[in-house]
Amino acid sequence: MSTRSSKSRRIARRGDTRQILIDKALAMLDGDKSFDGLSLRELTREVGIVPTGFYRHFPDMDALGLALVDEAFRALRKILEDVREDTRSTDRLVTSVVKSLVRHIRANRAGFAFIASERFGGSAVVRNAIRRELRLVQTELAVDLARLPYLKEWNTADLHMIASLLLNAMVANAIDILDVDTHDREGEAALMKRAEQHLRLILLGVPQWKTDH
Amino acid sequence: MSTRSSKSRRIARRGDTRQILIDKALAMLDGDKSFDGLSLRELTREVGIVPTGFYRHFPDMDALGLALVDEAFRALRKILEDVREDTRSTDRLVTSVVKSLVRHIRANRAGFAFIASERFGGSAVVRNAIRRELRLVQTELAVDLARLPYLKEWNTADLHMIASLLLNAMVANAIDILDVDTHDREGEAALMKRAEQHLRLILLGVPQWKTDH
DNA sequence: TGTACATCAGTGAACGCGCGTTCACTGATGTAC
DNA sequence: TGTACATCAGTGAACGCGCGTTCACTGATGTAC
Repeated sequence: MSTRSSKSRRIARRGDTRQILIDKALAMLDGDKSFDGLSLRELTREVGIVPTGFYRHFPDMDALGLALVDEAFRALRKILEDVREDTRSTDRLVTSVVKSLVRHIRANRAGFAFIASERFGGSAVVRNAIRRELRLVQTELAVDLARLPYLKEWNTADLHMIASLLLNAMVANAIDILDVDTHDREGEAALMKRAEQHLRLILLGVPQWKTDH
Repeated sequence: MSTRSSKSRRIARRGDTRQILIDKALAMLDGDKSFDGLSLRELTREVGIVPTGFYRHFPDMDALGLALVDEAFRALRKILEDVREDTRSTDRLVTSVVKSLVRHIRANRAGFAFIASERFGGSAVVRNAIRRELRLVQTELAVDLARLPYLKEWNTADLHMIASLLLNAMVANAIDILDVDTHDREGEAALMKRAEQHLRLILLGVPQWKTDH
């Protein structure tokens, strides 16, 4: 007993366990469990430390929840960065956005699943943190849109309106893609196509838009 | 003690308690609680029966969850029915859809909140039931769309595509409206306006759409 | 209409269990000199 | 490079609590005759 515990302590470098707690928690939430239903004991058991060890890294489960939000949004923001650097035509841009979306979803399943499910989840602390972050992302997207040639003349309110529509559509599609079996490439391809079509249909309406309806 | 209990038994007519359990559960889930985190004892305490009384009405919490899904979708379907009966022009239709949406949200807050949060929630049974229902609603919507004059020529795949985009957009907006303070009529009006704009923008793209991209 | 009986809906004691959190502790790792 | 010491990360016993579920029960309500 004491041998095993001293061994595991030797293996983990300082500061590692915090990240392991975050990663394991996200992995556990990717299945049939909500953050509200995840217990401290369950998590520490999985990580391989004693329940009280948790308190060395977080004051309580809410603090862990906030760390999970941070972690998850780091991945989501990378999609925006990818797209920002892409300066090709609208048509190519749409394909690029969806490809980037799928790539990041694959690389970061758990993070996206966490955002999706806890956005309306049971913990007020986590829920509010996620909403705040999503609002920030929406604003960033509106700023990016303002740079597109055929959106230069749009006012801020309209830009936010279209940003929220695009974001909502992409979040909904991301969730559906998350949900399809990992090995079902055909199903995934169908959903990617649909996501592209959604974006394209929205963008078709843009040139027709007249403000202040 | 026995007086009080026999009295409450006299007040409730046969079959009433089942509905009370459903209503109270939805009400409790409207706040800071997920279905995963709702305990049988908590619920029965609120309803005013002893924990074991629960089993007179449901075999377990999963069965209650399915009853909640049923209850919640009854309200959502009413929106579709409302809109179906509305044969006015597109422009009026959009306003009518959003008004109907807001009316039903107001009348059925808890049901909508339940669908929104448990769609990606912790209970697999509830989650799958909600997804099945949403897929049915999407199909119903696609059938309705097929009847619109300028969509007569569309193929089924494209109709489903647009139905899912419309449904996703409306669900996202409904959730945002749910979330605004009940007495904040100004905030609610702003979100209603945005929901209308979303619908309008999507419908602007429809006549430009060319299939098989 | 009255009576006998079945069914239904609620009771309350009891169980074993997993939970979050406290506490004083230990020993390995990192740092200052 | 060696030593003394602080810090850090993990331990394990203990607590009181709320949980889901079992069981045998009670008495009010509904039904058949």
